[in-house]
Amino acid sequence: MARAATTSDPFNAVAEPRRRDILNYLAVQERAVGEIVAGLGMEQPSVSKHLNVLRNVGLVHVRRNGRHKLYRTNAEAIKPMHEWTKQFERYWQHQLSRIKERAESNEKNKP
Amino acid sequence: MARAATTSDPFNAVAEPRRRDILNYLAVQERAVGEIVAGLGMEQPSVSKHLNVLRNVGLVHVRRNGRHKLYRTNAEAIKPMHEWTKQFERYWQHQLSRIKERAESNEKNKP
DNA sequence: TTTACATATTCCCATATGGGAATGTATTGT
DNA sequence: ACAATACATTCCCATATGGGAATATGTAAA
Repeated sequence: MARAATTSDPFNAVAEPRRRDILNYLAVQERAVGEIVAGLGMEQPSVSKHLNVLRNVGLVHVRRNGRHKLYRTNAEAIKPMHEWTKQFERYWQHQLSRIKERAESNEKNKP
Repeated sequence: MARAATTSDPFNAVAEPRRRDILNYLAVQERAVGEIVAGLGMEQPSVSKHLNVLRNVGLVHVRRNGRHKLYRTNAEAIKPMHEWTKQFERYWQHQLSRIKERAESNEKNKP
């Protein structure tokens, strides 16, 4: 095998830079596929494929409008990742305070 | 090609579930490879490979101690991912408030 | 219904991965 | 120096991906 299917794991879906670009682009407002293609300068089939992956993991929602399909980022689906990274917040704060202490200590020992 | 090398992208490195497990495990305190193997029930070569990936993107630090190598999560390196997901916070808050409004509206219109 | 437009899907291919097994390397103890 | 311990690396292989090109599908306009 080779890693959990990108289709079932949000972390994996977001591992692709282009998909993060798309999520950023669609967070502000819904957009048609063609707008994404033009806005991000990607090939249409490529955009459709990425959108398909994002939709499968629930990172985007779609609705049809005439012959256009409007996609939009589903922020809710990003929350779990935010929570996961948040777990480490206390640790980098520790590291920062340690760095700060060292800086202050150096300040006091100035010649 | 096929996606940005896991070696150069933290998002990609973290896309692997086992590596997230390792990061969680090493966040609390540094551990020797053998401890990770025993603690997470993985094969030793597998652990070494994952640690190698994590080290390449700066997600873990290592230091030698006799014939052991002690690894530790570098929380700082997770911060960028936290920041990225945080961008969407305002959006899911909007969604929540909309859901709340709808719920309250339904409450008022109760038969 | 015929045509044009907007997306989605399929094919083909190069490549990045991860796991398992076996092997190599470094460091300490006797 | 030799054996033992703790990791790291290499080989081989099945498989997931992503991009490009071509094609299929769906929907609205003429």
